[in-house]
Amino acid sequence: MDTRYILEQTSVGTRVGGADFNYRPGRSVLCDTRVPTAEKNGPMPVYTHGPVFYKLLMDGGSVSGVKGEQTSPKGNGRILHEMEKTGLGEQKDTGSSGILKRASPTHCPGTNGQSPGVFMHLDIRNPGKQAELANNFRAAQEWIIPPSEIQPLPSSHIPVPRNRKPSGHADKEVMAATVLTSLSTSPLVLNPSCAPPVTEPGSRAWKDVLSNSYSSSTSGNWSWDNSDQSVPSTPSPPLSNDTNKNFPLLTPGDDVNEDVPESTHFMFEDPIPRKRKNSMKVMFKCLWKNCEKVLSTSSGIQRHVRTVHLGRNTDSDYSDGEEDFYYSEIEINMDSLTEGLSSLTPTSPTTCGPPPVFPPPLTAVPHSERINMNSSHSPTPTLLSQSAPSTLCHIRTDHAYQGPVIQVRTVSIGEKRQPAAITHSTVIKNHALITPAPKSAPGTRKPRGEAKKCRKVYGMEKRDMWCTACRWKKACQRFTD
DNA sequence: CCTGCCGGGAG
DNA sequence: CTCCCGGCAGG
Repeated sequence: MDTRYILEQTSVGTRVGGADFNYRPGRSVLCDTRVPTAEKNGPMPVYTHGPVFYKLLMDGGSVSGVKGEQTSPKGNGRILHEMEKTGLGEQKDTGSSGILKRASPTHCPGTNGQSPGVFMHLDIRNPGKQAELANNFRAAQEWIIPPSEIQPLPSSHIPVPRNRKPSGHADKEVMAATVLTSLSTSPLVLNPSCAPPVTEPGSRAWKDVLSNSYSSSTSGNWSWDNSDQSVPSTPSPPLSNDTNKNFPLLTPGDDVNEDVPESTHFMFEDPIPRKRKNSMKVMFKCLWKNCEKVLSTSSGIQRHVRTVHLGRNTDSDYSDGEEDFYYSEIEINMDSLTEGLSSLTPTSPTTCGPPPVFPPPLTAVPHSERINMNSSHSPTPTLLSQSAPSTLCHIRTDHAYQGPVIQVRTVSIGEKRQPAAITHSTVIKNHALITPAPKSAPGTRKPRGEAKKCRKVYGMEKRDMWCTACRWKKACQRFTD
């Protein structure tokens, strides 16, 4: 369980994703893993420009943390303790954060100033500061994201990795198709919510959505994500329909029932990453609104479009090429597919059912990662459509853990946070962030304080002079340790 | 044993 | 919530 672990987890997702996304390795994911955690506030873009954000995040909690630690006499748990008692949740992580802070400069080139450095200081635990820094963040965002990638749409907040592999043949086709269709009065245009972006409608949209869901998985920023996703302007493939409120792009696929195993596979697969060849199978998916037909041959899909949607003669094989605009290639990772089938568990992925199935903390993130990375190729909505709902649930579950996260009980007073290498502190922090508030393990009692308590000081005969806590046989409030 | 106080019950 | 107390655990 260390940074390496996360990286590995990351690579899982990448692999599973079929690499088509080209979310090259951990980097982006890695940062994503934590980004969200920090994104408690508002619609802050989640940047997958990996290293940067990741580090920023690490810094995130440090600011106040440093203070806390520095002001408190080393070894004296008192301050921390009292902070804890006063309920300054945001300070609780201070200890480790401070460590992080100190370590971060090493990993964050050019962070001292503003720009990236700025939102490196975003403190999740300090909403105020967050807000204050939001602007800087936005400024920084331009610094990081080339203007060319900044789009006005909400979904544009989710960056697409620059190094993304140029979309394949299918995407070009789709792009062309999109352009053309947008010029005509094609069904694609008729539905405003379907108006695809100029580039790679399916791919982009899905990436966006997935990024969203992914990031949210860790950020717990669901309010934003949801709203974002439900925004009509969110690019989506034509097949989206209104019934998908939470996940506009996720339509219950009925044609491709591999969905189920697929998602299951992603959800339950062994997190240990193993390199494997992808055996991708090209399928052809109908892009017509509300149609999710997926066929294995282009001729088949053409015929489908021609006959079903264009109302052409069924018998005639004549094609004027218009069908091409209404379907696109998708690649399906047969490996994952088959694996998913074989590892299919009784648990239906569509059921939000048993979130507990996931060992909550450390595997939670990877799960969502996988889901994210999974979006192997551009328009594979149906592939994911069914996994998505569970993703939602799952993510929510994660989120649930994040609630306590912030209030994670600090290490007991006695424990001193070890100044450690950044990786180590990261681990600690992550753990703290992801692990549900450790209910003070049974048997671990607060070490008995040295100070004399009311009982001892005043004696039984002056019980009325005791503090109430003492009277109630609770931890003395007057003579705290 | 004494002491501190957690966990839980009663009102 | 307040108030109380059984009972555990450290000393």
